[in-house]
Amino acid sequence: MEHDVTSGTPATRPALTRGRIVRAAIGLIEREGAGALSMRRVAAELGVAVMSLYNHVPNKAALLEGVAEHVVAGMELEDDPSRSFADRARVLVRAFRTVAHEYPRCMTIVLTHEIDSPAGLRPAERALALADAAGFDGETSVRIMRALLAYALGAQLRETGAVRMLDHLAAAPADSYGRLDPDEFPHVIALAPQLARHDPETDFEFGLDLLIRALDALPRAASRPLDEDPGTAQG
Amino acid sequence: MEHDVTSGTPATRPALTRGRIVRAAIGLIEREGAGALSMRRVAAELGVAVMSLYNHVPNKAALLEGVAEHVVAGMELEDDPSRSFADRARVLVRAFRTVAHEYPRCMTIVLTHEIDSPAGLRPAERALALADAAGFDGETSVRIMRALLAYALGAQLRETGAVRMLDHLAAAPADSYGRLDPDEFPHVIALAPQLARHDPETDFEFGLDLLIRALDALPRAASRPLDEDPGTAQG
DNA sequence: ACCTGAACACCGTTCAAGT
DNA sequence: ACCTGAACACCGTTCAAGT
Repeated sequence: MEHDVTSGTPATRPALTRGRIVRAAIGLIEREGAGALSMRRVAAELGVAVMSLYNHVPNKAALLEGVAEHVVAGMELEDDPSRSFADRARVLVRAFRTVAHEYPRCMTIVLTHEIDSPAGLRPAERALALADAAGFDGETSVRIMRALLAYALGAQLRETGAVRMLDHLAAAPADSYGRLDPDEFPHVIALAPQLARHDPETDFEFGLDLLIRALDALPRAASRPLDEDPGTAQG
Repeated sequence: MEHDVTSGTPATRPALTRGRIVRAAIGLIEREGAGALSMRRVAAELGVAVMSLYNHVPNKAALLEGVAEHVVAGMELEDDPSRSFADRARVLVRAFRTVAHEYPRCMTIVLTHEIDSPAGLRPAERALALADAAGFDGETSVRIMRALLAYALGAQLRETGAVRMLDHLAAAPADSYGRLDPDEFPHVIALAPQLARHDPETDFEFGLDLLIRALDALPRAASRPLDEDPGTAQG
């Protein structure tokens, strides 16, 4: 019901918004890489002057935090309380991995920026809830959450290619290995075929299994739900 | 034995060198943070024109790789073959942690750049050697190395503060928790004291112990040294 | 309240010129 | 072979002006 909408041109553009800006940034990163992200490029993407962005985002750092937050908020945190602690923990850590596959080129930003919103706390809450329900005390629950988080982050860092350090030479043909001193790198050379093989899924699950099996073997009190109040109904 | 050295002034400056450039960059990063690093600042640091740097380093990305390489090359890889696999693996992973403490503000760069030199392969060689000596097959040895690497990277990422995501709100005073919905974050709120406590060393060792204990429990062939040649003397 | 252009103080890097 | 200044095409962000 606005005047001047009769023409076939793009017409009234949706209002500029923090959300639109963040999504434009994410799109740009996924399309052209994190290096291509600039306030000016994002503004151009939205058909708007650079300085307009600053009405919704205080600066570039905040925009990057917005990107990280949006990606993490996209984690699908389904949970089946009837399953074992090990299974539930596995599902939780895999949720991070799934979102990482969805936004591969945003991952470096996600991994290197703090997230100041409750969205970032949701996975932590879930991990703590699992550990608590499994009978671990508070201090141990926090440590379990941090260990799982560390592995999830590190595995992603290794796979993203941002860091293929220490074993990425393996991807090169045998030629490269000819340059390596066989006295210094006998195992790297001997295991070149295995190092060259890229099966990130299996690699990821191997380490996750190690962690979770060790967690399962940890001493703990009997399983119990969070202090439940019989007088309270739950949805 | 050069002329013109009689004055007290700095006299003949040491030749510009890739090594000197990299070390200047590292110093700058540790002093002022990774954000302060620029080719121009590094040049100023060395009392040299910006473009002089390009005679020794092709571009900024290469300089960052040089920084990562130099830091990782600083890992002290001592090893005692008479100790158990678990002990030796622990020592190896801790070596990365030690270097991370030495160059805290360089860590984000180390974690996000590939390392193209043999220096970056040395820790991998060591890890593979340990796993091999412990009787794991080649494929498993590679996976073990990757799992340990993922944990080392991730734990560092979590601690560096580059990513305190998911639990960093805990560091804020109780005030912040007042803002959190108690229905959505019961465990985060209940465990606020434990989350606020920062004991990175214990956190790190907790997760490392989980991994290594699980590795120790893995089935493997009997321990054996790398194909040793009785005819060869060793230093 | 939101948008904008011009301007400022920076970037990395190319090029042509020097020794 | 190494150094250098000037210049180019970018940055993020401040400011003052518009609506």
